[in-house]
Amino acid sequence: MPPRVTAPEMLDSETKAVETPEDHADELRLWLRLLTCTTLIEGEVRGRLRQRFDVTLPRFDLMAQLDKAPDGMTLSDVSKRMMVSNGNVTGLVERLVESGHLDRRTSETDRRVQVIRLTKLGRAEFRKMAAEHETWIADLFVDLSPKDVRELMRLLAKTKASAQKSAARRRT
Amino acid sequence: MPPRVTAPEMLDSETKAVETPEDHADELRLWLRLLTCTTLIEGEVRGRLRQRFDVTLPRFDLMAQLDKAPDGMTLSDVSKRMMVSNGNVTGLVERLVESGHLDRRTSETDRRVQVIRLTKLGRAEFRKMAAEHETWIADLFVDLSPKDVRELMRLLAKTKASAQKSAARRRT
DNA sequence: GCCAATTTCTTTAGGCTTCAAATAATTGGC
DNA sequence: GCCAATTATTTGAAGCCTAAAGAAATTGGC
Repeated sequence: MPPRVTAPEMLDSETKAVETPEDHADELRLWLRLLTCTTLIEGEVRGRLRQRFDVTLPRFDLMAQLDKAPDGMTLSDVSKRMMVSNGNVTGLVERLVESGHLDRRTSETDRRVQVIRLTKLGRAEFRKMAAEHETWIADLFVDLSPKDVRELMRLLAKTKASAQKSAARRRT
Repeated sequence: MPPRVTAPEMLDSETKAVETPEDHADELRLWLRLLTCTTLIEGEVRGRLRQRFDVTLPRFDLMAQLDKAPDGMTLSDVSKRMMVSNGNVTGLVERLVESGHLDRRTSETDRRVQVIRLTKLGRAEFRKMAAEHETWIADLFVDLSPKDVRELMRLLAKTKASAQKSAARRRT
């Protein structure tokens, strides 16, 4: 069987773009593999969080954002950082305020804005979870060499940039 | 400021494992980057699917699985492949049968088993969506060279294997 | 054949998530 | 100061998702 070649570039009598149905199977496979990896790890982390601490992954993620911001964040900030919708954050925050992990107050300078931050309880519980969480992640990636890790970081940064550009193109 | 060094290995008078709080910050950063990439691309694909075809990503994913299995799949198969819970599949399938995209019948040899497959309509619609979907993915990854793609594939395969081993260890 | 264990699927309760529409507050141009 | 546009958040409807419990069917050891 002769090796498959990519479709030859066609010359077009008009100036309009050439429509060669290109083969994007590799990119598709890459995307599926990326998704599989993430789903796998995410599911594992989710399961461990709930088993060990009876907490959901979204709650943990939200607390992680707030732990990095001692002065608090607005809901919009959180929404952008977590890449989830505003309405989603509203609900999440509500439940975490309810359970005493979050403090929420209206900004004094702009009454549209809600500033949330971790309570003492919230911070303490998060720190405990985060320490263990870090060991889980380390274990999940344990077979990667430091070089693998660096290489992946680099390639994923490139991927992120590419995807962001593509997304921006669409929004134009 | 002197460069930070990793914690020195401590000698322990007992034979028990040395408890050096190791630094796993790199793995953590890698995980966050992986998650960001996936979330970014997934959100983009979700948005385009709904804009162009008014279909959700989970539905598209389910149809993609079935497109590869002309003889149909059982719900359990689907659940494993998609890495989602059984109950989730039950609901998804219900809605897709309702909309005429899926055909569902009880296996003749094992009456516990439900076999689902794409209807003619389902297959036709999926094929149309899939063709466009592939171009979106290609565009999202467009800044990666073929070598980058190969490298990422390799490293993600390694990552997947590592995570699966880790998950298996936990279940022991 | 019997029945305990297993497998397949559904159901339920609760939470997560999105999108779109609505509400409320601020800002900027005039 | 007024008001249109913008920004921040909430609400509501629909769907997605999980974990756990339950129902139905099959299997395997005896």
